[in-house]
Amino acid sequence: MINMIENAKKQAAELAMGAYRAAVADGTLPEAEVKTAPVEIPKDTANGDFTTTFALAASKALRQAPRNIAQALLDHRDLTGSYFASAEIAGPGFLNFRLNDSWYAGVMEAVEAEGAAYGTADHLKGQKIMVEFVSANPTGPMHMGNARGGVLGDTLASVLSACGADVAREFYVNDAGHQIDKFAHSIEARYLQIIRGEDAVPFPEDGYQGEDIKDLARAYYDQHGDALADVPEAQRQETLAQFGLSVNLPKMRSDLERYKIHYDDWFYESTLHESGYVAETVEQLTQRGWTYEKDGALWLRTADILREHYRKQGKKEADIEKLDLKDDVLRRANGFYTYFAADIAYHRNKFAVRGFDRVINVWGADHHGHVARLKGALDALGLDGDRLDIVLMQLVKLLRDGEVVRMSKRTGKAISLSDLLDEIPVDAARWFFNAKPDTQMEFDLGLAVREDSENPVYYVEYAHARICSLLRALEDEGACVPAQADVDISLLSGETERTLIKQIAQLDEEIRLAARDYDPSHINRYLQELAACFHRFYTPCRIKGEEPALLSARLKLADDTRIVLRNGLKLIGVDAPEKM
RNA sequence: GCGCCAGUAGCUCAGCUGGAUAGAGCAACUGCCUUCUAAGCAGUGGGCCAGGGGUUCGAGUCCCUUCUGGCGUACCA
Repeated sequence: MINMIENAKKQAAELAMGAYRAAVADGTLPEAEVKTAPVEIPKDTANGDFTTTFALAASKALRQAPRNIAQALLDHRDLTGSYFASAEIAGPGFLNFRLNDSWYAGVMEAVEAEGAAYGTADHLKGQKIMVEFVSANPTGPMHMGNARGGVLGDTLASVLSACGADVAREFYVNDAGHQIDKFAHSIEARYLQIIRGEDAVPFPEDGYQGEDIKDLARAYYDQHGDALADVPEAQRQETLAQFGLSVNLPKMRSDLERYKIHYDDWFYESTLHESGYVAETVEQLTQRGWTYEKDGALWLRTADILREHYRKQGKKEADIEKLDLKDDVLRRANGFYTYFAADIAYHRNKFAVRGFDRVINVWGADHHGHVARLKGALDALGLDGDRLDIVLMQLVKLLRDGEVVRMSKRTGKAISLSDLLDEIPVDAARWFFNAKPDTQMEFDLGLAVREDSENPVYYVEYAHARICSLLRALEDEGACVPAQADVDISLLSGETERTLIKQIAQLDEEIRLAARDYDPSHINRYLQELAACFHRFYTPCRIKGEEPALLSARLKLADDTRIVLRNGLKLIGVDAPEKM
């Protein structure tokens, strides 16, 4: 909650504006429409800790050279009682501020006061947000794309939660529709092959080829023998499909738990069909005039909906025509609803029934064609489609010894999520997959299996373990972490200490950015940098054996770092080991 | 064809929505442990930010355009 970066930025902006008003008051600068002073953190600390580009930005409005304006601000500044020790002009007209001890002490006080909650914020307070992710087909094992989506969704949820939102994690179980039929047919064929012989029963051409299907058929046969050999086909398929799901879903759940992912809800697609909610949703669309019948099927006027949408966005009519928009089938000629119809109903449920303010779905990039249509359908229902955000995640390219490994389920040779976790530590997988969603990722199994210092996760974990080890060693000598009130902050005025404290102060900002961009990899980079700052501090700055006051101050800083490392690692679901 | 995403060091990527000399990690080389974990630290080299135009005090970042790669354009999910 305490955000010292924000506090300092705000103060720098106020100081600049105050100086500007004072300069106007005595006629040094002309009066003009000037909003606020933009404050940034310079890349190079040689340019101060904070800087304002006020003079550059206001140059035009004030009709003066930026450096003159900056000079006037400098002449009218008043830093007393602020977080800043000094201000100076540099470059084309930057006004650079340098922090004083009170700010650094403030950061450490915040860590002490907030502990495990340090880094959290409340700017999303009151918002009810759902993150739906993985939602893999329950017809087979989860693949590498699910591995990536799982980490992404889970971390995203954590990050949004840290911003104060009321977050729910959801898995959508596609236990209805075409792929379940295919699933049923596939198990049925394997089952009958066991009873009648492999050559006596043809396997469906588009069936699931994987070994897992054979295993399901075998498992059913082992438990129930040929009980289903002579029952009607529909009943046999239904029974086998349900059996398959009853095996696969708990397996998915346990694989995900092993991956440290816990859902608040597992939502079954079948419930939407059974309750008539899909039919009702389609009926609503019809009543609103968005559907028509053709060739025995019921169609949604997707093209019209999107055309309208793009017009509102101000897209050019010619460009809209080029889009080649097509309508979608909601109900097939055979009377069954399409996946799209169910998906519309599902999302209507999220907003209209369960009252989420915002819904985030993590999808594979191969579904991107679906995004605009689903949002459009929600608009057509009178629900605001813009409250639905789709995070499109580029698929993972799996490599082994530099060779591309096909991930197709149909070959039965794909590396599944549980295979992956058998090969590499969960923490390494979580760290690795917590990457920016919209870039393609190459996952080299040979490299990922390696458990050495090349892996950045160990670098960060090592920093944490190192601090814990230090704390233990000092505890044995009777030295314990002091209260911040007893720390002499002036003893921490070296470059490495100050850089470390500034990095500690940065956590809330990184969480905010991760939540804003839907890019949790901000946290990885942050932690890596924080660990680096700590190692750079720790190497030259001895703690054990120093004068009591110095030992105490450095020990406190190390302990603060430990807390922040732990908080950050928790967000991405990686352990903070006390020993390595 | 049309659409979505990407193109920054040899490789993997940052670059805080327009700011100062474009940064990390890996890989390569050189130093640093009788004292708190060397899974660490310090240092060296490496760039037409895919190309071309534009917008302005100022562009890797915004606009237009060309090129390259991935994905999509189903009565599949």
